[in-house]
Amino acid sequence: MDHSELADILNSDSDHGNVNCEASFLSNLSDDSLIDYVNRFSQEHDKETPLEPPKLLPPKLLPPKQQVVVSHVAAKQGSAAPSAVMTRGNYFVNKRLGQERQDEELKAKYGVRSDIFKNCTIYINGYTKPGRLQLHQEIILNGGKFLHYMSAKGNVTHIVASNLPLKKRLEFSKYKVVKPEWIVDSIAQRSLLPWQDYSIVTNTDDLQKQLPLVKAGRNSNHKNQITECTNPHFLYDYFAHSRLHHLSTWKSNLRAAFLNNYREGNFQLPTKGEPFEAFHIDFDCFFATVGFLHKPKSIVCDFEKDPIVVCHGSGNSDIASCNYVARRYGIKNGMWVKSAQAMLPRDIKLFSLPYNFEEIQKASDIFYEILQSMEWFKTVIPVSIDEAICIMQGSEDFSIETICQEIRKRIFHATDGCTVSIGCAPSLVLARLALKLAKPNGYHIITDDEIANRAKFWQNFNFDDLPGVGRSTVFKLKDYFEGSKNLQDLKKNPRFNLENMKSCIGDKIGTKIFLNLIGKDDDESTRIIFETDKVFERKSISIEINWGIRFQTITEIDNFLDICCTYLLGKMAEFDRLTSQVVMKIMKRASDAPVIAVKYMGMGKCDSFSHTSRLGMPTNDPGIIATELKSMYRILSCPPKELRGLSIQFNKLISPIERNQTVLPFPKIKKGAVENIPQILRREIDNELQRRKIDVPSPIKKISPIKRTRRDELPNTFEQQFLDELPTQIRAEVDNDLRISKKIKKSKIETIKKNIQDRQEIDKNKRLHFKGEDSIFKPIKFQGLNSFKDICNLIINWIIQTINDAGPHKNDVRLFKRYLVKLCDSNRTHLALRIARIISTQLTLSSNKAMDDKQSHIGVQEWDSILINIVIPILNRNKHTDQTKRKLDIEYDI
DNA sequence: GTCGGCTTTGAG
DNA sequence: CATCGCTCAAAGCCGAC
Repeated sequence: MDHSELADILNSDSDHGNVNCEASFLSNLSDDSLIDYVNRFSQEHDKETPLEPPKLLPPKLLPPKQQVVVSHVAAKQGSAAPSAVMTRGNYFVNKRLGQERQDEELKAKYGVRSDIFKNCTIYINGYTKPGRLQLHQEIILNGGKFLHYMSAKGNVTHIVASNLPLKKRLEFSKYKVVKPEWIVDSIAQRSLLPWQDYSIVTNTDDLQKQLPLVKAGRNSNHKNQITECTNPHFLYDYFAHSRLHHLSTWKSNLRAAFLNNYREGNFQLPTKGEPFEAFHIDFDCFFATVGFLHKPKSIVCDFEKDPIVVCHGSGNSDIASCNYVARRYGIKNGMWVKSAQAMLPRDIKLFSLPYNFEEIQKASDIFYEILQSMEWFKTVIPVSIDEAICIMQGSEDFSIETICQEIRKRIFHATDGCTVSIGCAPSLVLARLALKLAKPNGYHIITDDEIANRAKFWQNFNFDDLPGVGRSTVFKLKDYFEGSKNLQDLKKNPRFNLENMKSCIGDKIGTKIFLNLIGKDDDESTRIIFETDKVFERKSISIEINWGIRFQTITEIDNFLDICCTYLLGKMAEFDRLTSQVVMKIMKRASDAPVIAVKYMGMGKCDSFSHTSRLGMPTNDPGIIATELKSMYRILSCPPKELRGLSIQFNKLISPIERNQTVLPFPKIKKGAVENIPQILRREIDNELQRRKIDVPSPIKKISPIKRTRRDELPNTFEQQFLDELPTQIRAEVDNDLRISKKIKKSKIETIKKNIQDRQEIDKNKRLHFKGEDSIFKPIKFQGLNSFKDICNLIINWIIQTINDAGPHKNDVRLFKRYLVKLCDSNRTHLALRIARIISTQLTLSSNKAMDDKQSHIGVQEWDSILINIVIPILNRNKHTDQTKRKLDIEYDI
């Protein structure tokens, strides 16, 4: 807690009318900062910390933009841009000559300055400071070579990175990975400096510690034993085996690569408004094919004759992918192995293959390399590891058919046997449907727009073949358009029209599907073609673990939260972003679910709870975020043993530069904020606001008792509000169900009743969760008070009354100590922490006054001693994990 | 009616 | 021997003003 600013203000001693210091402090603030400052008081008030000035951002100067870079970009655009002149022909010429020619142009334009990097081939990973463009230029102009893709990483001599995510550290461990300063300094000193001095990896032991390797984490005695979630290696071990984690990471990497490539200026997005041909290309049962091509020798099976699946286990293991033989028996991806086996005749054996993520990635690299090398495509939009959409505009020398054959042939050979299928059409939706018809191992071209209206075509498809239509939407559609089995039925249904579609499944998706059914894309879908850069921009970062979560104590969970936090911060650093909103969602074992889940280490049936927290200011501080997460977990109040899943999201991402440029959060004065300002400061702030003509909203007449979701919500008020809210919630849902039921036939009423019952059941469970015997949430009384807020007020008054006197009474202190111990023992350390803050603040206030009075009261020393000798030991005694401890140390400056 | 937060949905 | 049920974004819903 930084009290120095506060001290500055208070030293002016407003009681004596000397307002100079305060006035100058306030008058130095920008409008936004002043408003923020005022609003803080309403926040602080709720937090029972009456005085704490906001942390103001230092007025950082933005680094001046490099003249060279600006002109470089301008030059590039100038030479390539005027799109009116740009023809298809020279676009491809530009693309073919590619970067090398651009580099030559660059040299010609600015002249080679030196040959410092003569023997260097340099690759830049992720976001760097200075930026990629600038580094690129400096490398080229100083005699080096620049690599755009790591696919050719065999040739790389150096990798430049500012932040290297843990995973990449391992991947790059054999390379010379340096900080960008190496380049900057080398140029400044006109010679190639030793890279070791700029190595991003400072210490290999350190690396090992930071990067829990899969092998290291495993219990080496038993090859297949899983790492338990209390093991610090659990997260990485788990992710190393999770197909869904791989899918997500691959996807985000592909998007990032696309953006990098695009921002380098290597290609342009297709022209909006012009017709296009979409090639939707997808591997056939990718995981299964790759698994088969690289299968262990011990497994002997025939891909064309035997049903084959890729999975981890035998019984309740998910099938990641199955070949087409298996599909003929009705086996589907995502099914459990057990049920797949049940679909086979007795004499047919199901073959299980292990995952091979490495080979999958290799095949995908080849896939994208081939597609990107094909000059007839304007863009290659990555959809996932095994799926891409290529866009062609204008006419080509080759027929679409020839192109399809060429793609399929080349990928098949380059991957030693992986087949892709291709769907071609002048719209995304038709390309997707064509792909379905093409599978497996084929291609299908829709040339004639008329086909969109031909009955036979639409008969081939189920509702969920349409993009954006899943389980839930299918259910709604089947319900509304009774009797419709395929898309043709739907189109022919007498109730089929735009209005009905909208009211059945919602405005957006309704309109989208209505358009799709005449073969057209909606605007939102085509954004991925024409505004790919915006669509691919990252808006959140999150982590989710819903498998293997079995904790005993809250401390174990705290440790796990630290690991998750570190993981997310690494990801945030990779994208050079700060977060100002954190969301935690937990999965808690449903009260009627067995303690041991059906699926080994699975989550089983769960109730979910979530909590959102505003951090007030964008940050990437591990202390702040980790503490917040632990606090949030306690607010969600799930007994550690009942936890089955955890998810953490960082929202409202901004870049550190943006933070300094844009307005601070809370740009308006909130209602009631001014009322919360302590009298001691009120007058000055009022004056300052008036001087600047900033509006102050009138006080709130009545405070709504319903639903507050602020971070400073206290557990017991939260609980109360939750319970208060229940009846209205149920009522609203019943109303809603009744409203829907008017639309639906009477036979559905039973289902609806069932739904209401289910929801009431969930609500009952939630009620039990907060009130039940297991709840870690029973209020702890202090001096007969239940509410933490009241207790805080009591404590504040107690301090104020005793601090300028002889200090508190011994007996009171004993009771107080007992209360704090109880709080900490019942996993409510965060509440004790708040009380500690109260004491700390009061002490600061008093000691400042005392300094002015030139006398010191015994009470101040007494309270100081209570804080240091009683409160902090109680806080620390409750085993804190490293990050929280650090936070505490910072808070108390001890 | 618009805004913003929270939940649901779908994708691979 | 189990088994690795992620992660992102859009749209809907609901309450506050």
